Amino acid sequence: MKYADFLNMVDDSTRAVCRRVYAENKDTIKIKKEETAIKNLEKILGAVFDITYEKGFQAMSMRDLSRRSGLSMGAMYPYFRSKEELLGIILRQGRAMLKNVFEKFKTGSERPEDRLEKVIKAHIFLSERAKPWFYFMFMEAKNLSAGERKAILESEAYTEAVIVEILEAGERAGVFRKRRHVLTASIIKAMQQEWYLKRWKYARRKVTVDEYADYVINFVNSFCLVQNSDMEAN
Amino acid sequence: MKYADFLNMVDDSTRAVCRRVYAENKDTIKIKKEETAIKNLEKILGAVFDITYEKGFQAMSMRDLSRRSGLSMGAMYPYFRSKEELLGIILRQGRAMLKNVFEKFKTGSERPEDRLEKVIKAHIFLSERAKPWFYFMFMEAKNLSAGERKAILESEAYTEAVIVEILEAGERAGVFRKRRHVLTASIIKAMQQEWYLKRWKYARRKVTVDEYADYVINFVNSFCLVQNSDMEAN
DNA sequence: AGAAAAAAAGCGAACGTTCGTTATTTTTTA
DNA sequence: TAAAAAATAACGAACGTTCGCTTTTTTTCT
Repeated sequence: MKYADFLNMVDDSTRAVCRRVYAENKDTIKIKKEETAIKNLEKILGAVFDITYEKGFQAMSMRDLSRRSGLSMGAMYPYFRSKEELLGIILRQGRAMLKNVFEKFKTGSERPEDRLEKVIKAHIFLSERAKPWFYFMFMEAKNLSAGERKAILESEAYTEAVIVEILEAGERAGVFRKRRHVLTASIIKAMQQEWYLKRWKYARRKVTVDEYADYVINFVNSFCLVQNSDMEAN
Repeated sequence: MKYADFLNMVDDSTRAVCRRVYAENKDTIKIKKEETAIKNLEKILGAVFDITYEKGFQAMSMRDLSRRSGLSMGAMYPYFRSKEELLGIILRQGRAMLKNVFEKFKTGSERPEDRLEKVIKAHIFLSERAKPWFYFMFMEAKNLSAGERKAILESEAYTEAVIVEILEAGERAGVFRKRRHVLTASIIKAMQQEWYLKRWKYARRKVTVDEYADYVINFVNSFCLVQNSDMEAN
């Protein structure tokens, strides 16, 4: 699977995402005209990501956001009741995006090693596609209340659990080595996160997301796949 | 190398670190009595790490810090001129700690694979020993001015460059495979960071730092070491 | 089709609160 | 007793949010 293939499989344009934000926050968003609301949500979210990438959510003031989005202070508040609620909306939407894509890619009846590759790559590609969302979710989760933070942790645990399940199935099928799969899954998660947490590094090195994803798969397979020498020893 | 061995090699008790902070910030710290200053620095830094772990540096108020450290508002300011300077002191000291340990462990004339293991483990063990520092450095670097942020990026680039150098030397010696060593170094960095960024996960699973470090080495060696099957093909 | 009225969207000043910091006073230490 | 350390109150600035007013858009009426 290449990034271009992935892009053909998911509907995740910024507009589509904002449409979903609008649909799912009807009780919060006080704007009647859907197209106006969506256009302004794009401005707001874009500005949030720009500012927070540079200085973080807490350091971002509503005046910063107003200036950057081009909406006045009063024009923003029909979209969310408070700065804190804005945070919640973004994080919930980000999580839903990740979950939807993951659900789409985690199933399939092909071989374990292909499933593993597909799941790892889907995450990397989605994080490429929605970089600001992923970066924001990682760096700003600490601003949540304890209850909502728990949901974030569960989200990470869930994606790791799927990888563990694939590794276990592959071990039973004789494809993957016996390892501490829970640790392997965590390390894979770290490899995936490296891509979107260190965007500047890969941009500077002119490494494409396909190159990175293939490299990660190669790395993981070296460790996980049963080698010929293993089989010969048996 | 085990974590216990590592601990015997570095002087990094909290007191020793605070003594270095005091020594290196003589023009900022207005307290004459060294032992008093060091004791209070321990309180301040401990409180900073507690609070920022939970809510981040920007969300931490000086009143939070005062309450948590047990020092009054006025009693804190002889230690730093402003909140921003406090940030700078911590990040600089953290960087110096990392650099000192790294310098101690990166040299040696043993085989490339042993050097690689030593360097990777030293970083993981130091991050275990000084978890709050590492977590803080990662999460709060964005609060720095552009110039200081550059120093952080250079610090990460430097440690990766050492790993690249080891991998290249190992390749020349026929020990390591030909790979994109720059990407390998970055992925190793991600594995190291996983340990201290996700402290809750490993604590919950009762994974020791020695177990984690060995697992990472095994993972990396699977990918990097020339295998028997490679040599037989040649 | 155009005007007027109503609804929706947007603006910006002001509110009450909290912030980082300082100056002065008080307390502790030697 | 003097110096050092600590405490406290207050300052000016900035914050998140609200509210009344203004502008724009849509609907209704002729």
